[in-house]
Amino acid sequence: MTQEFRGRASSTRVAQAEHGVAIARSGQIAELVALEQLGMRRSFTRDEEIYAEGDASDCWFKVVSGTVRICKLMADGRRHIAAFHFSGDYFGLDIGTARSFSAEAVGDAVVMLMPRRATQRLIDTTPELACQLRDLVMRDFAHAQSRMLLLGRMTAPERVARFLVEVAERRDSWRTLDLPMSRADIADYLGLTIETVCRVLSAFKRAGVIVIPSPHRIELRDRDMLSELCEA
Amino acid sequence: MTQEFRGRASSTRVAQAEHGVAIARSGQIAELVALEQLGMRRSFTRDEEIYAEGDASDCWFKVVSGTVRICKLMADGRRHIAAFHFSGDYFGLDIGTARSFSAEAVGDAVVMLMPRRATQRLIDTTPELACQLRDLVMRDFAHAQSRMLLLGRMTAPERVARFLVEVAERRDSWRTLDLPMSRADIADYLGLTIETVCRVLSAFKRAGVIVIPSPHRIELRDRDMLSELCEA
DNA sequence: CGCCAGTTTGACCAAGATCAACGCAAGTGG
DNA sequence: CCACTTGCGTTGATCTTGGTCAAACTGGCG
Repeated sequence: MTQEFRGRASSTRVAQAEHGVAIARSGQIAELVALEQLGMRRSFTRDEEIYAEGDASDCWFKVVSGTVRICKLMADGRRHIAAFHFSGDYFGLDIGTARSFSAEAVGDAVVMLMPRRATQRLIDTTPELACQLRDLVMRDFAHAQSRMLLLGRMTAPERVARFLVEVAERRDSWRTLDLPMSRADIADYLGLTIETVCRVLSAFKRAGVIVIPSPHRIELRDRDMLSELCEA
Repeated sequence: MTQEFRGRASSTRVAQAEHGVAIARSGQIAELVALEQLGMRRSFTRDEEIYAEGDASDCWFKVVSGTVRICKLMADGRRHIAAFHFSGDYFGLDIGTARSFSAEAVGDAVVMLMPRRATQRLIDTTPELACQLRDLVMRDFAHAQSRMLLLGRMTAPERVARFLVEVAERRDSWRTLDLPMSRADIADYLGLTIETVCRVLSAFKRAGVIVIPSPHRIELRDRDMLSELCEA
C-alpha cells in the first residue's frame, strides 16, 4: 500500500541539478537593477487579469509579491497553466506583438511593470543586459522543456511529486510548504483533474510522505521518496 | 464514423497565427550570417548521436540538411522527444554547462557547428546579434509553450492533427508531406504510443482527411478538418 | 445557523496503453 | 532467384490510469 503511488519509474537515482526553477531570485544581477528602475508597481486582486491573450505585449513584468499564473483557455473550456511565477520572478518577456497566453493573479499580488519601449533602449545601450535577458528566457525555456517531459511521459503521482518538489525548491522551504494556488490551478498546471490531484495527495498522506494540515499547507515528511518519484 | 476522431473540442474556429514554427528559415538575418562563418560542417548517419545528455554545451548548431531530434531517455526507458529540427533551424543554443537533452540525427543529416567561445566573442561585439539570439530562443520558447498545451490538454487526434499541420507549415508543403521520422519518433514527440499514432492516422485515412501512400509520405486532403481539430 | 466555495471521496467510465498477432517491404545469404 | 530474416507499421483484444459524475465534507462568513 505504501507503494500505491509508485509510477512506472523503477529505481532510486541521483537528483539532477537541472531543476525547473524559472527565473527566480534574479534581482541580484547588476544590470537588471537598472532595468527595474524603469518599472512602476501595480496591485491586482485574486483572479484579476494582468494581461489577456491577444493583448499587445508592450510590457515586461516582475512579481513583487504574491503569485502569478500564466494560462490559456481553450475554446471548449479546457484550461492550461503554463507557469506559476513567484515573488522575484520575471514574466511576460514575450516577443511578437500579441500575448499568446494570459497572466492572472493567483491571490492578491503586486507586480512591477516595465514598458518595453524604454527597456529596449536600455538593452540597446547595455549589451550585458541583452545577454542576461537571453539567459532569463533560456532558463524559462529549460523549465518548459522539463515540463514537456512531465506532461508527455510522467504518471499522475510523478507529476504531483514533482510539483511539490518544484515549489519547495523555488520557495526554499523544505519543511512546510504553503501553496497559494487552488487544486484546480495545480491540476491545470499538471495536466490532470482536480480529483486526481486530490487522490494522489491523499495517497501521499496515507503513505506518510506528506502531512496536509490545511488544503493550502503541506508538510514534506519524506523528501527522498518525493525526489525519487520525480526523477527522470 | 467520420466524426470518430473528433476530440472534446467543439467547433470551427479561425486559425491562429502563433503556430509552432521553431527557428526555421532564419539564415536570412544579416547578423546571423557572420555567426555562421564560424561554423564547420559535420555529417551524421541515421540515429547517430550529435550530443549526449550531460555533454558540455560548448557548441551551437544549425541543421544544414536532414532532420534532428532533441530527446531524453528516462531511467525506465520511457522516451520523450522535445523537438524536431529541420533544415535551416538552429538548435542546441543551451546555456549552462551540461546538456539536459541529447540530439540525434533522424536520418542521415549534416549540421553546422559553431564553437561557443567564438560565438560569444562575436555576440559581445554585436549587440544586434544578442537580440536576435534572444528572439530565436524566444521563438523556441513559444513553441515549447504551445507544446505544453498539446501534451497537457489535447486528445490523441488533436495531437496528431497538430503534428501534421506543424510539419506542413514548417516545410511549406501542403499537398504531400514527407515525414522523415518513424512512428515511434512521432509517438514520443506527441506523448502517445506507436499504436495510438497508427490508429489515429488510420482513422484520418478512413475519414478521407489524409491519404497514406507509404508510411513516410502523407497527403493532406482536408486541411480545414485538420486545422479545426488542432485549434485551441 | 445555514450558505457557499473549495476539497475530498467513491462508483463508474472511457481514452489510450499494453500485449499479441500479422503484414510487408528491404535486405541477405544460399 | 528465392527462402529467410529483420525492422517497421498496422490491427485487434484486453487492461489500466486517470477522467467523469455525484455526493459528502470542511471551514469561513453573513
